[in-house]
Amino acid sequence: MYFSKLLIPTLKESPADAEVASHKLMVRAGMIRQLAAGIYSILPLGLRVLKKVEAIIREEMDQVGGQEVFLPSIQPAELWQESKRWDFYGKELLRFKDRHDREFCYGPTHEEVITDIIRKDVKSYRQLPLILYQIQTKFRDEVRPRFGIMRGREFMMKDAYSFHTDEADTQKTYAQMAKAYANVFTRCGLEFKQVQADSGTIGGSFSHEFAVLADSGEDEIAFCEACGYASNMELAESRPGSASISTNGTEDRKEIHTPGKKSVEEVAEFLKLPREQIVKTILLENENGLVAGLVRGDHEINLIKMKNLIGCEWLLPVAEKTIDQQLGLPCGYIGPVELNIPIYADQEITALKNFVTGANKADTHFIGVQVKRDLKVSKFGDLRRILAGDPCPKCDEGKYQVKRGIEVGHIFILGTKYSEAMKAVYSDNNGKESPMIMGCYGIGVGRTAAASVEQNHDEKGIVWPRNLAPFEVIVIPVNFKNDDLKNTCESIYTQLKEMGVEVILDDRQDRLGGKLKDADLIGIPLQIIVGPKNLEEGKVEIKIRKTQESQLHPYPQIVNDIPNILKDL
RNA sequence: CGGGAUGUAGCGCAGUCUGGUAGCGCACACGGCUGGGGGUCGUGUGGUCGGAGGUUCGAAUCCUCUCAUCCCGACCA
Repeated sequence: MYFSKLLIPTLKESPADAEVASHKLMVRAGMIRQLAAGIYSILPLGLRVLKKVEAIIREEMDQVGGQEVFLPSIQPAELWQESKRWDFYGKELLRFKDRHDREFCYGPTHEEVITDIIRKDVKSYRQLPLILYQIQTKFRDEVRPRFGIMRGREFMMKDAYSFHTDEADTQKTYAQMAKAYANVFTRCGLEFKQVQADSGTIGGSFSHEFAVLADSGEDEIAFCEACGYASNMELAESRPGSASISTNGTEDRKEIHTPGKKSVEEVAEFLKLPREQIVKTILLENENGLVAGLVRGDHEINLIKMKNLIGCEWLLPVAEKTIDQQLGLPCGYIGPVELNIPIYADQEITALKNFVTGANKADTHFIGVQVKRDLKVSKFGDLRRILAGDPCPKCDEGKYQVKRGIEVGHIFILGTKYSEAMKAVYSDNNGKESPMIMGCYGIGVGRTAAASVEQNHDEKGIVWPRNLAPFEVIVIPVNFKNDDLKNTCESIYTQLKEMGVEVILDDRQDRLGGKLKDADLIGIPLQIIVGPKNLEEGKVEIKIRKTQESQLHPYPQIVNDIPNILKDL
């Protein structure tokens, strides 16, 4: 391609509304343009990158036996009502009516559609297992989209679904998918971790995320370097201490006046006690009403863990106003003693003796509280957020590290959640019908590209790994008016093209400086700079984008070596 | 959905406090001098100042409403 013929509107300045590197750089490099909040147009250079990601995904999906399909983006409400997600999915599901007043949504994901296809056309165990995938535009009406195509409302996603007769076969495919995902992200030049994750609104029993490590990531990843255990912070297990339900303590429970001391810090300081001697009581609400969560004063509660411990549909903090006004409980002095709602407590509480809690009375706390004697706990469990430096729950040597990550892929074992709700059943060799067991597997295509930019950029611009680069080589004449240079460049360009190298020729009339700035900005791995002085000596300059290393090589011999040089990029 | 901010030329911004009929840099078009790391001189094009209403002789500027976008939080494969 000739640079002057392509729409590559590069910018010198970053757009004012861009915050993270990938967003700024992809806009500056003329790859994306915003149309509305979280909705982006992909320009030619950007599309070339996305197509590279897609091609890698297709190869890896086909490798594990995936079959590509293309499902509708607009889906009828009835399907979503069948799976119960029409009510459950909330405002993120973009809904609208057609001219006949029938309700539809723009698909945020495709479990319903794919399950509908399979239930109609697959009846026998002989037809299973099946893996189907598609690469398609999704729409999720997120409250707050941000960071360019990293977290758009409309975005390109690869979603795959597998159908099985038994759990073991599902596990096998799940493991193969995990390997395929690792291959995809490795080929995209990303440093990532496969982490244990919560399954969220998709549902199901078992899931892992693929997280690209980057400071701009929105997820927190906890991992142990010693044994390799890695988890989303949402789920990261804490290692139980020397937990044993404390016997009746040595002290009696006593009220104590703590005027104006609400936070754990304030109470600890006031009573001259360590924070771990205080128990925090957090009020929460779920579909069955109010519940309380207890954690040690130096710990933070983890709502996902708590939701999973209770086994409820949803769990949200109760607003301070509601606590004060509707419950008549004084915020800051709430405690578990004689609190008549279900109480769930972190396992660490069981080891405490003579601790402090709120007394459900303004300006008052209890001291000398004992678990066994004073509390009615519905269930103990792992409820706290882990902290960096905490001991690893899986091995004896390791300690947790916490880093930020971008979730580029997520795999789930769904079980029979959708097949039961939507009656996707098969007959086994005895003619008996059972619901199929399902798995689902997603990759954010645009997000993967953006994550790659987050990991591969410098102050000059993007540094694409070769496998994602929109072009592998850019040929830059110092001056395109000079016929000699022009002919040489065109000859290099043509030869490389014939060798199967993806090459672009910067035929613009601009000065050299501008062309080099653009080449660095858009991140093409290899630059060939052709100038009159070097050419007189039979040489051209080869510059590596990543290292900025530049070397003179004999021309025309060097042209045949380009594929070799590219191998290392 | 709570808190904060911003909307002026394609992009980045000044002007708003103190009302007087719109400006800078880049980009773009044409021409000159240039030509190895965003060069230089000149001449141009382009804006109903996010929108609606109001106050005023007069509104980018003051008031009211509204829309959009961004940030923090909550939420979220």
